[in-house]
Amino acid sequence: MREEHSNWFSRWEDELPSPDELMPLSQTLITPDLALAFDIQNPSNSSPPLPCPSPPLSNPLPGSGNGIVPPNSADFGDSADLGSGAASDEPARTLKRPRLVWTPQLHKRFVDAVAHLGIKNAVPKTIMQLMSVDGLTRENVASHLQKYRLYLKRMQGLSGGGGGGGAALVGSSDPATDHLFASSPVPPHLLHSARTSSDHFLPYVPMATLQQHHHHQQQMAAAAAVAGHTQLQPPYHRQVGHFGSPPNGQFEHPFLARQSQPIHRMGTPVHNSVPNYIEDLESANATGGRKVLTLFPTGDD
DNA sequence: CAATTAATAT
DNA sequence: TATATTAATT
Repeated sequence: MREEHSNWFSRWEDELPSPDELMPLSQTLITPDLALAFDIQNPSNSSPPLPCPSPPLSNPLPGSGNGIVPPNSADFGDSADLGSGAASDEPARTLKRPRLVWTPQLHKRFVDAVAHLGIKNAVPKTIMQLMSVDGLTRENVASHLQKYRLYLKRMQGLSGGGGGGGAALVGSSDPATDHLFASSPVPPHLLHSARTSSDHFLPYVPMATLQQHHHHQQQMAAAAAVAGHTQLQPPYHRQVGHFGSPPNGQFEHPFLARQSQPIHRMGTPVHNSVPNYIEDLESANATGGRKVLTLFPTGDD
């Protein structure tokens, strides 16, 4: 049992993927014209974000060894038709994004964002913005949030206050959902109801009124990566050589996520040191042929 | 319009 | 199965 509950917040940043964990791959998966269509540019961006809440979080990113790397220089000169022919045809419209795979890392990010926002501000749009993960849509977050809330409810009912590890308890847990959710500690604040008035000090200043604007570009970035196919299984790549993830004998195709963030700075302009997030596309599983978009290396905590 | 939720679809 | 999508409601 761990008791790190007392100050999980001092660790949360530590647990963020370090730069060396991420793979700075840059690969052009998209055809030039397609890229232009989506306004996809080279990842020269720095790392935006994740505004830190009030507590002075230091940022000891252990990024010492940066070893891995690079970019495969090998460009596959477009293996040509990436698709059954459609890639460079129609606009981003009607393109279907692959299903998002919620890896433990990605979920961690999600939980951290929710935790730092507080129950009151943890709504899909805000969470999505805080996560700053390219390719993530509000709907992705909303869908996941719905499930996550159900998970929390179940836990509140069964956990007698110990809340130690926050692991899944036997009984009425759905093995399916619990497995993912259990991989990341549940911050105490998320448990139990939210206070309407005096909440504990969870001093995150709400960002100024959010404006709604159309965003299509970012979604398209991911979509573009898989450039419209409906039934083909384009050769994508999975990077990581981590253990735990069985090496797929499949072809892979790394794609660097773009982190453009159209949103303005939020209330607290603290230092930012969030590493870039990588988008990883993974080929369909043998179970069908579904295309899946994975943002993040699949490793577990 | 955004959020929430239940139901449904893939 | 896990996630997406839809519809009804706030």
